[in-house]
Amino acid sequence: MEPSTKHQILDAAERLFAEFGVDATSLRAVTSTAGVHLAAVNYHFGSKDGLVRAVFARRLEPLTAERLAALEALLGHTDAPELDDLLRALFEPALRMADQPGGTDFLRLLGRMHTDPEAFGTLGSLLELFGEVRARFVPQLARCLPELAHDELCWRLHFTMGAMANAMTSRAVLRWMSDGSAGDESATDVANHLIRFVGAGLRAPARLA
Amino acid sequence: MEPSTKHQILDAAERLFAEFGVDATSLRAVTSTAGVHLAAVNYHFGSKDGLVRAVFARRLEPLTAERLAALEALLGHTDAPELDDLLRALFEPALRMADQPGGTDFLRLLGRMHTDPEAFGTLGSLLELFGEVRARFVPQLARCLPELAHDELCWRLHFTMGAMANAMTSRAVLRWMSDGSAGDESATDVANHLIRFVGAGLRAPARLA
DNA sequence: TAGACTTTCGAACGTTCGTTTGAAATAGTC
DNA sequence: GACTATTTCAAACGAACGTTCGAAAGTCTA
Repeated sequence: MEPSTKHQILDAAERLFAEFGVDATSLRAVTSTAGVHLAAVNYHFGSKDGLVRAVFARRLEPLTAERLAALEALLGHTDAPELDDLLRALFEPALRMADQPGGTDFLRLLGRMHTDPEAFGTLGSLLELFGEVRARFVPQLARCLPELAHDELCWRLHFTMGAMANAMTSRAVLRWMSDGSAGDESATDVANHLIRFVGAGLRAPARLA
Repeated sequence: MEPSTKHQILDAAERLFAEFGVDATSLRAVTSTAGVHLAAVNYHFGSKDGLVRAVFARRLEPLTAERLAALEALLGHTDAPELDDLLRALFEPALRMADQPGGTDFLRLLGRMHTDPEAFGTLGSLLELFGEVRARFVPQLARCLPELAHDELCWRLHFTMGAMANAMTSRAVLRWMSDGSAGDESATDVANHLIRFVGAGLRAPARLA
């Protein structure tokens, strides 16, 4: 295992970034939560931006690999995967992170990034990972939904990303909306909810009757 | 018309808050953009929090009133409104703001709030406006979808809010996803896209076949 | 024009931020 | 145990932040 200081900083930063946002989280809050010295961040990561990049890289690279591997596994069985299976390949690796320690924190952070991309301009080449996922999945999704114009497909995928981001972030809002009766489901349960909702939305007729 | 200083501050703050977030926007950036003196914010709004509240109040109160009025108009025609009409009553007043000057900025700001509620803890009683909308719309939506358990309905409404927030924020991501061919639609077009997607998602069978 | 009130202005306050620096402490190698 | 490299520590830096305050400027009524 790497020296524990780096891990403790990464874990604390991930949690605080998810809870309060990157901007609103000071390095002093990170280091005091992690129980390490303030200067350790600049020593190990160079700068706050370096820390942000490290927090994302630690999870985003395996996540992208899992998504692409799940798609490859699908394409190994058939040339024409079902829509639900494509969605599962997209969602489950993300939501499965919720079962790892700190995974829910990172998912919330990822949800933040979806609606606040400008605050993460420092991520740079890490964002190309999303480009790889898009390049591989979108043609397959388009093949499952041939009656959809390209524009309409993109709009619906945009909505899909929003639904997924909301599934990741702030279950507090969900609990408020349900008066506390929903919000404790497992990652797989959430994935099933998502696939039912998003699958039907993507399959909707292209124009109102 | 009110003294123009307050309006200029509100307009500049709305735009910068939407673009960079509340935390990342300094009062110096707001006042220099608005072309007024730094101290004018504290003079007219008391504090930065007061400015945030004023930015939201200016748009949120009319928006809530329009949503509730649209629902009342529906219920005046029939006791059992259609799901699509309910969704339109919910979405159109929001997306119609996009046709007003600065409206798109506020929509982006609203989308930010959806996934970053903790950064807006200062809004206080303004958030009760959402509670009113929820209290009036959710029972009607539940009546349209009687086969859905309460938990499942809440999950799907959560996804719905995410899809709407993503429709509001950062069309840049949509343009990136579509290679520039989507993202220039009018508010009504977006509402129609949303109603098709979300309507089908909400109407999906409760369990996978 | 004189006076009362509102608004704008310049300047500074105290705080917190990310970052840097050099010394102290630790770990690893011969 | 001495030498080297790595890591941790205490302390401070300059910059940017929200806020405050008294004077200057502007506005309106009598």
